[in-house]
Amino acid sequence: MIRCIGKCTIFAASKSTLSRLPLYYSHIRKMQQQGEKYVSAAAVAQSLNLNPVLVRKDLSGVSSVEGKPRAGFEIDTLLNDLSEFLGYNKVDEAILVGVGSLGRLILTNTEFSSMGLDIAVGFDKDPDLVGLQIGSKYILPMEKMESYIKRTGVKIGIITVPADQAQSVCDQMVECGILAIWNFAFTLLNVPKGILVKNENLPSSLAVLSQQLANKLNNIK
Amino acid sequence: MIRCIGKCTIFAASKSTLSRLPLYYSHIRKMQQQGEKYVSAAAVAQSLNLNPVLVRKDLSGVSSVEGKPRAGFEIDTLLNDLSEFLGYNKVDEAILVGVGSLGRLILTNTEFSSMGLDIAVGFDKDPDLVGLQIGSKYILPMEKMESYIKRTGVKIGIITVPADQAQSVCDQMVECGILAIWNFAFTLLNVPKGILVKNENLPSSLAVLSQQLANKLNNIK
DNA sequence: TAGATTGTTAATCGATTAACAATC
DNA sequence: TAGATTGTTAATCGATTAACAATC
Repeated sequence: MIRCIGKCTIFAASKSTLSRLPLYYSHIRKMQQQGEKYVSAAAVAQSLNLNPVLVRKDLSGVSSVEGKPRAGFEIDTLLNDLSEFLGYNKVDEAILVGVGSLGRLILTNTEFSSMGLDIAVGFDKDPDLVGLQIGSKYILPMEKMESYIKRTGVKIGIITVPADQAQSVCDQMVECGILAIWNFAFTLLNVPKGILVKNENLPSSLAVLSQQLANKLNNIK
Repeated sequence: MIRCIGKCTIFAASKSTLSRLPLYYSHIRKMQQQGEKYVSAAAVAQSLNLNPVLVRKDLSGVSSVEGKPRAGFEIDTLLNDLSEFLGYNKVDEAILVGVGSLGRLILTNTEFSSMGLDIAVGFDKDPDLVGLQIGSKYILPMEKMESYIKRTGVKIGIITVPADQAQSVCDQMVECGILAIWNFAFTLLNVPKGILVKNENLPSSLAVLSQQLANKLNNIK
């Protein structure tokens, strides 16, 4: 349960908890749409193939009210708490740099906005792309990035350029005041202390998966 | 160092180690191309912003020879060991289901093949897509998936369909003998014990990033 | 040699799981 | 009531970090 001192929420979810919350949200949302009124941590755990204690702990962390033994949590309240906790209610602005195929995919994905992320605009150095509208988003030239960030105070930058350009884009972003970077380029970024980076890293994922498969096939494990 | 009993390698890398290895590989590869002959774990750690002990441990795990104090590891040998360990040398086949924009992106990405993953063919239920060639890959109708998997013995399936269709595609795959699933749909999959699943989950990543940013802005942390 | 770098053993940290009393 | 479900405390597990002797 969230405990409040003044207006400050003090439940600090771990990274791993945090990455499960959106899954709970979308699952419980589905139940709501099916007309359910209550949901138990146990049921969620079973549907999502997770340890029940884990789910219980996660949910009790974000819920504003205690769950009722034997019934569980009221879905409407719980969804509210989840979306509040995840910041789905208040919208963060972001910019995206690198309007290649991945960049376009992200720019045009409408689901991010329901998760509180509004990608305001894309930047690209290719003059052929500049001025185009992709989805409903305009593509601006790289030269305008600095003034854009400074004018709007946007804090989140998404990098979808090729790996060899990622560091330089990152440096520019940081220079202009971006505080959090979502990096889709396959390279680790060097950032000053205090700048947040979240890497999306397909080669790493693939390595884990294919190694596990190899082990399995070899019966090592 | 890899120790061998008969022909069986017994270093079992943890998931977290495994997901760092591709980063080491690509970084050290870059050094090789710049003409370097030796690399130290310490140097890699510094470039990638990682703890030196961690890198040392990871590298000593995969390297076939011991690193030389004061010099480090011979780059050519180390890269060989890394790519051997990661299975970049031997190619795994995979199929992909769901040829939307993300599916296309993955189908046409040429980098996977250098990482030992060959996406042989795509499947889609949309008759307009069937028969097309995207990149160099053919799109087949869903009905042919079963016979394709059984004929070729392919073991890896990539799911890029919308969330609400993912479970059913997954079930079909498992039914036909797929053992490892790379899931890009935003939903957790229920699979029988023993089937491997690796989820790519953007909403989860976003949740982590934006929460961290919020904490930062609130000076909670 | 002196110092950088290695590999390993022990300590720490964080997250998951197990155990259990409390409650509707 | 009996039993499912809750929240919490303690035990376990796994990964990272610290400490240190060995080596070129």
